[in-house]
Amino acid sequence: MTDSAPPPTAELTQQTAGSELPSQYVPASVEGPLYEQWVRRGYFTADAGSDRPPFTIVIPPPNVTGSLHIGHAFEHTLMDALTRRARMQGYETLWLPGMDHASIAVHALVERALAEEGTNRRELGRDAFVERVWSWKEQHGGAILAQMRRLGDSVDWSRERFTMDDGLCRAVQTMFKRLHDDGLIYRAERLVNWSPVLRSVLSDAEVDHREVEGELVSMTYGALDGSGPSIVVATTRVETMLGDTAVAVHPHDRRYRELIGTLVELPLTGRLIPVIADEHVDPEFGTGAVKVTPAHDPNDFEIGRRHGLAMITVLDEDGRIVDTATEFDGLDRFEARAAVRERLREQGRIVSEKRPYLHSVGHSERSGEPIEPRLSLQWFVKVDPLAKAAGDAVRDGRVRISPPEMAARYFGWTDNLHDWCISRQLWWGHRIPVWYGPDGEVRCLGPDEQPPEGPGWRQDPDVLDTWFSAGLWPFSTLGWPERTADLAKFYPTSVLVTGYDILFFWVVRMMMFGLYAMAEDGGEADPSRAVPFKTIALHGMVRDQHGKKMSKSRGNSVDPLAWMEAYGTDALRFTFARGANPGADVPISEDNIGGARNFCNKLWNATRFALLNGATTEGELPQRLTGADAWIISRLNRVIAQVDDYYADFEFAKIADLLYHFAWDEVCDWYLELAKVSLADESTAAVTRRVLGEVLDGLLRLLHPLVPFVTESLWTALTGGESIVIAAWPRFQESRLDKAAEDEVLLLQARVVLIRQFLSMQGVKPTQRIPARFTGLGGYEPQMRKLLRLAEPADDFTRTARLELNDGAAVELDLSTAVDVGAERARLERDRAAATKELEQTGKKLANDAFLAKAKPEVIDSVRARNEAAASDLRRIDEALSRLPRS
RNA sequence: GGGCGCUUAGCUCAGCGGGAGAGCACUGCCUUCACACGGCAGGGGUCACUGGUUCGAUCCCAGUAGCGCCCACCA
Repeated sequence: MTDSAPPPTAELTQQTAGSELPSQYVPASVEGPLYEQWVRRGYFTADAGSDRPPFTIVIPPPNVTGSLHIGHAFEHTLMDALTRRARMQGYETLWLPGMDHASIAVHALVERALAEEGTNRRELGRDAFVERVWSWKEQHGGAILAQMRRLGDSVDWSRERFTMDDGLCRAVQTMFKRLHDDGLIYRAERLVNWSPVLRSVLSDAEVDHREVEGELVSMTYGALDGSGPSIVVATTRVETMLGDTAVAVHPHDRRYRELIGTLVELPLTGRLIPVIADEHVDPEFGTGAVKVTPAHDPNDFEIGRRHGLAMITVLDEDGRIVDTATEFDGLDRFEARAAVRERLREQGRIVSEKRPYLHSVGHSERSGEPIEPRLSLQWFVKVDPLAKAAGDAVRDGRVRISPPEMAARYFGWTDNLHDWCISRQLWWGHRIPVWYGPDGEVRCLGPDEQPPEGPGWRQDPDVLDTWFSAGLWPFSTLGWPERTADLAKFYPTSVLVTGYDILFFWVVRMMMFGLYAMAEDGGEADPSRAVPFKTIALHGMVRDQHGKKMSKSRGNSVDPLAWMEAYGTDALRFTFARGANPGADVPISEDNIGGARNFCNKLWNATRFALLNGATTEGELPQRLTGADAWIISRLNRVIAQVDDYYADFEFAKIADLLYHFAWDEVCDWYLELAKVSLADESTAAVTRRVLGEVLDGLLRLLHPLVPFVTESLWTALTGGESIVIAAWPRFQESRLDKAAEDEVLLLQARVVLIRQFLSMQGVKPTQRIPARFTGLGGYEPQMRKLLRLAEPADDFTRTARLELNDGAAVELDLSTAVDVGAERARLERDRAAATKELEQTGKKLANDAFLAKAKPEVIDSVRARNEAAASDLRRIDEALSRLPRS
């Protein structure tokens, strides 16, 4: 057929597979070729022109700097499962991949590289720097993309986007201009989080608060010799006293009543500053008097605004003392802290020092150093109206949050959002599309407008916060602001899958921007069309086997690729799915993955058994089935219905658990064993071969979204079909439910287990074939003999044991030795205790008039049934006990 | 300081008004013709504590203790 060697498993056919499947599943042998084949055949490529209803997911864009960590692998597993199922269900399915330009991260990375070369960005110049970043991106960026292929992500590579590509730049500029022209973006001087290392402002979200050991210094302001007013203040930031413009006390603080309104001398500077009264001051803390540095402390900034205080900046962009006209100018803030303290000490102004003093200090998330609050002119988004709309969309049900408990956390953000500082003093990112003219004129331009020409015009040097472009992701990636076919077909997206930790960073911003932008672009007629996604499915964080957060610093982080290598991608994916309870963290350990690998092997061998026994998916499944065939098809259909329900609530753990137990406990442990009997009988073999094919076909399809590789290779081998990727999702058929068949098998199972328990406790080896004679069985005798490895009674049959079974049946056994009375008594006593307890519990309820009067009828019925079953068990057990010889 | 959540078998977690469950780990027997990455059988829990509601509480309510997360603040 082909002139080159076919991939080992992708081409397996029904004719050859069964005998050629090795007895152990080797992931590497099947995973390799499949993915590229799927991509090549275009299974993942969406068609905006199709008539099928759309199903869309946009990937949370990983940083271009990043590689696949365990959290990505987890999140992608969930998204891929949803996408693959939707594809099988017949949706026009788009899972759109892409990456984020990660402004600060990349900027810092390239700056570091420059530093190693002994240069810096200023020497290089802006254009060359940006050029350098792009070439870095081309060479080293996007390592994660290849790893996504290993994971099996069924993304549409033809639509891959990057937050800095041309289309997205247009989207960013369009959005900026619209918000600006609507008055929702403004420029203002505010106290911001300043990173002296990055020389840029950071948003609140980019600041980590850490407990650090500092010092709490109390010092005297004003006259030391009683010649004038004085007051003692406490601070952890001695050096900022150079920028103090007041001392604040609580208005009701009697100690300082006389001082309010007076002026005290600020040491080292000679300035006179007022003592003011402000409610913010806690009279209980320290001396109850606070130095006020409006330009370098958020609270002091507010106090300064309330009291019209001067705001004196004493720290420059590098965090050095500046413009104080003191000896400290030019000192780094930490050097200055010590120097100022020493000078004050010499002057006898230090009243006390507490060291170490534990307090929390904001640090730059990216560069690690303490943040410097600093007065600065920046661009802001006015979030009030946007955040309100974002909150309303969830409140009125246009967007559903799963699990519902997480909505509170979402509202916590939308209801308390501060204006968002979006400018960054960096070079890598979307440059702010604002030009300043010579006579103070300011122009904000859209993407199609020409920058103003002439001397004196210059563009704002800052770039936008990375999250600005990320906020546009669900529609910028589909072509917005153009009205593209993709946008019409695939927006709003179906579901956003992301971690609860990212609600604020990303989700709220997408909601704000999506509702704002898309309401204008055709969403107005139908408000539900403007939302960026219909459902937000939140997952938790991956943790280690002790529930500890995985992190590099903790040393407990794991490379998912190593586990994929060792156990197979499907095993890792299945482990993630098994642990994915909505919104809850996911502890994961190597043991779990081994278990999942074993499960894949179980599937492998079940299919191998089926193929070796002529299982088929050809031809119609007979309408009327009997016995175990009817039972397993009935069970399959119940499982299908249940899986569909679980998917509606993103209950991946329950889906995985249900399929695991259906496959292992029901299909493998019981159905395959029962089928061995009917396969050996020519009159029943044909139907069972067909049912066997049907069950595995359905099971593999149900499992495919979670474990795509092993199911693909097994399914193509089983059915000879093109690919399970494009096979139809199983449909629940009520007509296949068969309660009677299910009850029969339940009875069979109960009887088999009873006999196994007896034999096991009698010390019968699994290899021993005990002659047995059944009475009152009413069917399934050949199956029971097979399951229990019992022999037919021969002429010399000597009954050494008789066992009463459920529902009036019995079995007589020839153990060839006397019954171990002690063991049997122990077994019966164990069962008797359980039955007695059950009888007592249910009996007590049934004797309770209040229970009979108030409990629901179906509850009473079930208790009565349990009571009767317990009574029957007890009779059987007591009968057996009474026949036991005394030992 | 505010908010949310958790406390169930050795470990990790489901269950959340009427029979205490799963995976892994553990014990015993077994290389049986799909699978030892397996089969069969088994052991193991006053469901944190104290009250309350209810015919009935692991499940609902209140309180206590411990743990975790998020946010704010810490002069």
